[in-house]
Amino acid sequence: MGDMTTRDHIVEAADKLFYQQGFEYTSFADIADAVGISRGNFYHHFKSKDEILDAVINARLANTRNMLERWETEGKTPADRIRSFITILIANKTKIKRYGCPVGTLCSELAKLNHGSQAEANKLFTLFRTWLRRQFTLLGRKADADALAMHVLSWSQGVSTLANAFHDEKFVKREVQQMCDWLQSYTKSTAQTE
Amino acid sequence: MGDMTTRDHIVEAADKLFYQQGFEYTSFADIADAVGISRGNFYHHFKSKDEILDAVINARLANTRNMLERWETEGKTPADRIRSFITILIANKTKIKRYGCPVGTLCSELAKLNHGSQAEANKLFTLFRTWLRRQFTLLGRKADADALAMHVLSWSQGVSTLANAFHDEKFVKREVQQMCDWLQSYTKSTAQTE
DNA sequence: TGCAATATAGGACAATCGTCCTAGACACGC
DNA sequence: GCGTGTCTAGGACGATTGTCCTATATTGCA
Repeated sequence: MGDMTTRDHIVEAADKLFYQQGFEYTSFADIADAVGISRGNFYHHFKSKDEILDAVINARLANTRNMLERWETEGKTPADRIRSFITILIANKTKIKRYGCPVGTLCSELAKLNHGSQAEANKLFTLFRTWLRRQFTLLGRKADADALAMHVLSWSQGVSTLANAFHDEKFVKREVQQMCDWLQSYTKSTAQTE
Repeated sequence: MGDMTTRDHIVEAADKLFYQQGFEYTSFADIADAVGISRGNFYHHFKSKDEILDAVINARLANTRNMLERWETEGKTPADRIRSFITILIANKTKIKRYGCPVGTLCSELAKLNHGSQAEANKLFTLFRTWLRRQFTLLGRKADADALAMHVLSWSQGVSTLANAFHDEKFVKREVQQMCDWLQSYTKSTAQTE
């Protein structure tokens, strides 16, 4: 932690604030206060606010890739790995209840702003999508692997949105259980067609 | 249409803009331009931006109540009525692809802003939730009616979020079909326990 | 017709936004 | 030790924000 550059600190603080308050609502002053530097110092590291956003997205992309690689090596079976994805809803339930899903809410906001970095942010979704698709392929579901990946992805998005609105932890646990049951049914009948 | 008051025009334009651009990103000047009146005229009808937001939410609540009542009378069976809910994803697919779900994106944004009208906006979700719950109760699912209502609600939210991110119409159609199939399975085995 | 209430326009307001500029502070190679 | 980049601070900038004030139109009732 001690060897982090000022730039790293800015990206870290911006990442957190963009998640908690949204991109548009977060000002330079907010980030500067969080890092403890002057506003003027910003423009030595980043030429514009959009540039900070891109840096934040890239940082998230890198973190996500690392996480997916970790799941890849830690999970013995494809089903185990998909379960790793499903249970982040439990691991991050407190934050999700308060701020929603970091990926979903960012992409939704940028879509409304019609922001130029929409495509970059959507890569976060694509990262999960292709990773999940591979897991389902390994499960023997080559034909509909992408559809199943999108299904799990959208399932978790819906749970995040409603968890955020209703602040209901029991709902999250119940849905996660259903998702695991649903996954189990695909594990045991890997050869059947849809 | 001709007998609409200026206040109605403001609410209508604000409703549209809040949906398309988000609440925070929409300024008074945007709404004034859309309606064709001066900015100063606003404060005769609304004392603050938050007051316009409340008016927009109330208008949406009223419209939603009307829609649900219409579905209630038009649908012969509870399953038919739930299908009315599911297929708004198809009816509004173009808007959803561009701007997401009006309810979900508003609630998410207000949660990030920690806005005072969060609870009011969440009533939109509750409206659908209680209506769906009643339909599932009529389907003979008294014990888990609320869980099923939340499940359908979150399912549609997830589809909206990903449809917005990926602009994929085939995905929407596929998921809607799945939702209808899922509903059908509950229609045919109404007496079975969970 | 005349008066009161409502509706509208236009601008002033302080604050904040993202951006940019300049002047010191610091580090490092020659 | 001096000079050259890099880093940081602080403030100025024009634009825009939400809000408010005042003056003018318009309406509706007596």
